[in-house]
Amino acid sequence: MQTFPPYESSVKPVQRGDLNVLRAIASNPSSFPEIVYFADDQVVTIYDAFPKSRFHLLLLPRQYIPEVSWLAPCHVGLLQHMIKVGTEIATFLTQQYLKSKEEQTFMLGFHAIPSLDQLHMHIISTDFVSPFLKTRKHWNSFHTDFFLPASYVLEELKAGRRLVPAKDREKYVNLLKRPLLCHRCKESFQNMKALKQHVSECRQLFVAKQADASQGIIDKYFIKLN
DNA sequence: GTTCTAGAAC
DNA sequence: GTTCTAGAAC
Repeated sequence: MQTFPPYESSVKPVQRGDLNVLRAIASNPSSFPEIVYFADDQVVTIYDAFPKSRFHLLLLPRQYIPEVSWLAPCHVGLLQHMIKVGTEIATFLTQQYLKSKEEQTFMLGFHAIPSLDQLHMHIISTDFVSPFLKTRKHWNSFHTDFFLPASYVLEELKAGRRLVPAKDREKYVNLLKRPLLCHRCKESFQNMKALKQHVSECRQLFVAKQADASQGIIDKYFIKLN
C-alpha cells in the first residue's frame, strides 16, 4: 500500500476568507507548504480549512478547471487519476487511523455548485463530527444529490454527458433546503443542534449503494436526479 | 467559503 | 427570553 504523511489535523491553514485561493494553490502549491498534504505532477491535496469531519481533504487538479460543470469527456483521464490518488489516500487514512473502531468509510466527490473557484474533490470521512459543521447547507451539501460521487461523475463523462447543466442549477440549490436526515439511520431532525447530537451517538452503520469491499472504501452513490 | 446579525421560531 | 436560521457583506 502506498504511504502518505501523517494527518495533522491541528494544522491551521492560511487561506481563510479568500474565495480564489484554491486557484493559487493549484498553480503554485509550494507557496502553501503548511496546508499541502500530498502533491504529484497532476494534482494537489490540501487540508480543508474548515473540516466537516475528522478527516477532510480537498484534491485539486493543477490544471485550472473552474468547477464540475466544466468537466467534459476529455477530462476522463484526469478524473481517473484524481480518483486513484483520492482512493489511495482514503485507504491509507482508513488503515492508519480508523482501524476497526470507527466507520471505515470515506466519500469522494464534488459539490454540484461549489463556492470556491477551482475544481476540488472532497475526500472526507463519514463521521461528520466537527465544530465547523454548522448549517443546513453544510449538511445537505454532503448528504443529498448536491454531492456528486466521483465515480458517478466519471461514469457520466464516459457516457458523453456533462454534469450540472444550467437548467438543473435551481434544482441543486433547492436540495440544500431539504429536511435534515441522519446519513446512517435516515431519522429526520428539526435543526442542526438536534441532528449533530444524534449523529455523534448514532451507531447504525453507514450504508452505501455501491461498495468496493476489496479496498474497504465505499464510494457513496446517490440516486440520479430526474 | 465564513462572519455577522436581524428577526423568525420556539 | 433564548435559540436558530438565512441573507448581506466580505
